[in-house]
Order: sequence, then C-alpha cells, then structure tokens
Amino acid sequence: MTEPNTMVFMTTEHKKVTIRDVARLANVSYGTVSRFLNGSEHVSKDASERIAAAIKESKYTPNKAARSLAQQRTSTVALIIQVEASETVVQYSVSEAMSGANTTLGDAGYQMVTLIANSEDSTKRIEQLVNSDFADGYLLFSLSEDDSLANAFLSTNRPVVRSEVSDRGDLTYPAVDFTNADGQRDITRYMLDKGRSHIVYVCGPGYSPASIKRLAGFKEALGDRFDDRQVYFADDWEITSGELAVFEYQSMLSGIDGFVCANDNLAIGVINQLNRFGYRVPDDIAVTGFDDSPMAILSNPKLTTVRQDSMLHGRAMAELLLTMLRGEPVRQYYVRLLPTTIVERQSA
Amino acid sequence: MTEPNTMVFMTTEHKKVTIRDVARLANVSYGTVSRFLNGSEHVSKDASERIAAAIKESKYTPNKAARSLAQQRTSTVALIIQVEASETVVQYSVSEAMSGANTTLGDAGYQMVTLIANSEDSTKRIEQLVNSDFADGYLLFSLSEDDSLANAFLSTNRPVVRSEVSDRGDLTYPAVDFTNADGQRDITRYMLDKGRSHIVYVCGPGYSPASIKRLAGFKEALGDRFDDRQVYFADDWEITSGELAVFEYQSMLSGIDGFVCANDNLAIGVINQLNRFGYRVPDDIAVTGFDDSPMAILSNPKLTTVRQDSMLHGRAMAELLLTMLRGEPVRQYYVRLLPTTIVERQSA
DNA sequence: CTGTTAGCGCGTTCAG
DNA sequence: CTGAACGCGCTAACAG
Repeated sequence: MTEPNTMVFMTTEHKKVTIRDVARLANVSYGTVSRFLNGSEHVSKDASERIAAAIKESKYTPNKAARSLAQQRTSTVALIIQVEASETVVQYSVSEAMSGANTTLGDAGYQMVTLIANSEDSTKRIEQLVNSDFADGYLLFSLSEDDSLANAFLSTNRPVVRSEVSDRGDLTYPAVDFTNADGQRDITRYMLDKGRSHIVYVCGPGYSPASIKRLAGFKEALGDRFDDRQVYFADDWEITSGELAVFEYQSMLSGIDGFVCANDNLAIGVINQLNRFGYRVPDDIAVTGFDDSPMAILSNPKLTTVRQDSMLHGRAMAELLLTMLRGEPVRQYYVRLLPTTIVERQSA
Repeated sequence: MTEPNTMVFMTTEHKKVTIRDVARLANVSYGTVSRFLNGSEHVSKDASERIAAAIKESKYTPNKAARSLAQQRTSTVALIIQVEASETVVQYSVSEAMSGANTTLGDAGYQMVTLIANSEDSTKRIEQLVNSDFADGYLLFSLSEDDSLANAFLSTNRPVVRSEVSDRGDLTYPAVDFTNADGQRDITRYMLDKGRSHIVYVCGPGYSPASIKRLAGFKEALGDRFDDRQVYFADDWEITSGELAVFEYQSMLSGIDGFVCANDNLAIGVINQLNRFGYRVPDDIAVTGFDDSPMAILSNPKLTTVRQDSMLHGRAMAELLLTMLRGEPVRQYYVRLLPTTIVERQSA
C-alpha cells in the first residue's frame, strides 16, 4: 500500500508517555505527579525531584485535551474578526493588533486561534464553537456593524473584550478602543488653524464603527460651520475610493483647500487624483489621513496623519482579557481609550 | 464581593447540556446519539429525527475537549511562523497567506491557531505544544533559516507542510513555494532585454530562505557576466536598506543602469534615494521589485515587479495539509511550485 | 439497528 | 504528605 518515499500519517496510535509513566519512573502514584504539575504545595521535596527527573527523562508533556476536559479550561483564546464579505481581512491595523494580542497571550501561556466571520457559513460555525465553550475567552473585532455574531456571545459566560466601544446597550463587554473622535477632531482643527476653511471630509464606509466616530470628530471640530454637503461617503477603505471622492468634487475643487480623510488609503487616493488634476498638495489643497500605516510615508508628499498604535491595541485587549480570565472583576461597559497623536509630515 | 455593575467570570461551573441529556430527550441511549453525531449509517430514520429534534431543543453542542480526548484528534491546525527576533511578523505576504490558510481550514472544519516563534521562550513553548500533539497538523513558515524549531517536528508524526523548499535533507516534509528563482531570473532577463547591462542586485537578508533562491535566479540570468561586486546584501527587507544600497554604490551610479531588488520594499528605497540623488527612474536607471505588494503602485514611478499570489500560497498549503489529514499519502520531498509573473509598470 | 461499557489522560476528592 | 478512586464528555468496540 505504502510505497517507498511516501509518507502516510496516522491520526491514531502514538505511544505517548502519560502521567502514569512518569509516576512509575519516579516511584510515586500518578496523583502525586498531577499535584506536582499543578504546583500544589503538598509534595515532598524528595518526590518533586524524582518526578522532575522522570519528566525530563521521559520527555513527558501533558495532554491538552485531557487537561481541558478535567479542569474545564482550554488555555485557548479566540480572536474573532467580523468583516463584510467584500472586505479584505488583511488590513495593516488589524494584522498589527493580531500580532500584539498573539504575543501577550502566548507569553501568558494561551494559544490564540483566529476565526474570521465573513459569511453566513463562517458565522454559524463560529457561533457553534462559542456555544461549545471551546475557548476560555474571546477577543472580538467587529469591523462591521452587523450584529449577528455578537449575539452568539450572549449565551456564554466566558469573558469577552471588544475592539471598539459599542452602541448596543445589551453588549456590556469591556472594550479597548482609540480616541477616534478626538483624533479626527484634532487633526481637523490642525487644518483649520493652518487657515484651511473649505474642507471636504472623506468618510469611511457606513458599515464600519470607526467611520461613525471619526465623522463625529470632524463635525465637532467644525461646529456650526459644518455642512452635510462637505462630506463624501466612501464605500470602503481603499485607495480607489479616495480617487472617486476627488472626482465627485471635481467641479468645486478650486474652492476647496483641504481634504480630511478617514484613513490613509483614502488620503492617498485623494492625493493621487489631485496630482492628476494638476493641483499641488499641500500648496493648493492640503490632505490628511488616519492610521499612520506604512504607506503614509510613500505618498507624494508624505502624509500628515493621525497615528494610532495598533500593536498596542492588540496587547491592551489581550491584557484586559487576561485579567478577566484571572477572575478579577471588571466594570460593565468598561472602556480603555488609547491615545491618537498627530504626525506632521508634508501633505498638510 | 461582587459589586453592582461588575462582571465576574467563572471558568468552572456551567450546566452544559451533554450527549446524555440529548439521549434522554430523544429516548435513546447516548451511544446512539454519538453514532448520529458522527454520521454513522447505523441509526434508524426514526431515531435520527428524534435526536435531531432533541439537539435543536436543548441547543446541544458537543464538547471539543472530550471529543479530542476520545478520538485523539483536535480539529485544529497550527500555523507556526518562525522569524528573526528583530523582524516584524506583519509582512504583507505572510498576512495574506495566513488569511488564505485560515479560510480554507475553516471551511474544512478546522480551527487555526497561530504561533509565533521569535525568541527562545516562544520557541520552547511551541516545541512543548508540538510535542503534546495539541494540533492535528502544522503549517510551517520559516522566514528564517534558523532550524531550532524545525527539529521539534521530528518527534511528531502529525503532517507538516512547509512554506518553502528546504535545504535540509532530514526535513522531508512537503512544501508549497513560489518559483522564486525563476521569477527573479525572468525579470532580470526582462531588464537585460531592455538593454540594461550594468545591473546591481539588491539581495534580501541572509537569514531568509527566499533571499538565497532569488539571488540564484539573478545569477542564472546573468550567466558568465555575473560578478560578485554587483550584489548588495541588505540586512533586512525594509525600505531603509534599499536606500542604503544606493548610498553604497553612490560613486558608481553613473555607470549603472539598473537595480534589480529582492523585494518591493527594497526597490522603493532604491527609487527614493535615486530620486534624491537626481537620477531619473527609469530613464537613467531602471528598478524592479518582487512581491507586488500594495506599495508597488505607490512608488513614483510605479514599480515593475514580480507578482506572487500570497493568498493562494496559504490556501494551497492548507489544501495540501488537508489531504494529508485525510490520510492520503504524499511523496516525501513533494513540492508544489506556484507561479510568479512579471507585472510591467513604469519603473523598468 | 441499538444499548452497554471500557477507556482517552488528567484533576480532584477523600481516606489514610 | 500520598495513594486510590471517581468523573470530565465522548468514542468505539462489543454484544444483543
């Protein structure tokens, strides 16, 4: 059956060394070994040493499934991303946050499994998983306002941390978020202070929670002078949409001296199109972004933007979850807001 | 203890509905329920219906840990990334591949856990995990040639798929990789065909497997004309290193008409610095990249580069692993090479 | 086709 | 301080 040079993998069979083997080697009962492994004080120094030696000798590693079953904990945390079907999951800020969360969870002895909800099927699968308590806690990134998934968590009593403050009153989970509104407000004021008074706001897609908050910040900065007609609603976060925004305002461009954009991609699209139309940035029209992604220094001119530390975002979420996993109480609706800062470059 | 407005989470206690409850509701033994759940044919239509109803009514979801323990499979796959401590994990191509792998594994009913090995600690942790057979299979991204981790897999007989062909003979795992050498060779020839004959190669960092292969491709294209002095060895994959390369060759720039770079970042750095030195790209000096990352269209001029489909890379790796998990035999050293294509833009 | 039962590997009583 | 025994929720092998 199995030809030479062919690998076949068995999922069964594998003479694994168990706690019993260790016990035998160390000349104790396996109950004692278990106590030793779980750091119980009630193990004699003598026995401890023999057990330690036995473990090393036999290369014993505890079986995760058995342990999970016995103590009802999985040492696993699930990071769940909910996105529009159309949207790409691979956004810089999300990747960074995932990476941050992964390392702090890993250091704490947890494994992070990543689940992506971008279709009915995947959403249903994830609901099932959550319902089976397959993880000890959850990190929830709702890149879309669609709430179908959030409901799944109502039936579990495992801790959940969200990546953004929610509007829904029944979602009492704590969250770690950026000062989106403040950041957008501040950079808008920055523009205003530089004498730019005819500003267009390129808003993110409507399904995004961040879009709403940033728009609010823009409005706040403008106060009474705000006019609905000065905001363009993009369909997504991509460069192309920034270009489209400029097309939309093409006929009025001579009366405009600034574009405030809800993220870097949109800003870059705006700059590109402005260049094509022969406008100089920032001399004729200034442009700002949001995120300070790696692309921010690639535009011409380089982007003045709002910086947020996405890696920290992930780390902070993970840390919060870890405290909850330790059993420490956390206030309902608790929110930790991470700062955003203006990065001044050439585009504004 | 627990104040109002405070959430405390219990990791124990949770009256979960088990297979027994379902059995009672459906008036069958729980062995029958188990068979039903595992798709055994030997369940009467009548019983099946009652069980299905009972499951729905009780909102039963099987316990993963128990199932894993009993059947020695975990329904999880680990994606392991090995990087230099200094290097950022968040590289576009890796994120894309992760996303691709995640969706195809998810569709197949597997959860993907991501593990990052970038320190002694994390490496040791991962070795432990692998040794405890905590996953059914592994996707291994060695972004660094450091082999300390690869050894961990020698002691498991779970299937492993690598993201690049290995030089080590004892690592017999199948791999999915790009035609790195061919891609680099072809775009070099493209340059040569355009009459560029004084070319510098900006090589990736020495710890990267891809670096080696791409360099080989460059050499192949040049054949006898190859000269050691025309290659610059970058310390990493970042833009800055591309800029440094140009500095290095500053005094000879007038005699150079092309830079072939091992990735887009390096190429962008080269272009930037060339621009600063007053050279026109591609008129004076042409530049090519590799990856076709999103940044490729942001440089000025836009980058002519080698495209590789990283999402597909992840998908293909996952698919290969799935076939192995199904028990289908796979030849030792089997390698699937994914195509690379030249994307012609303005920089060359 | 179905009920029964013996583990899977480990944590946790409870005596001693 | 330590050993024995039971149970976690489920699968699988065996009778029937």
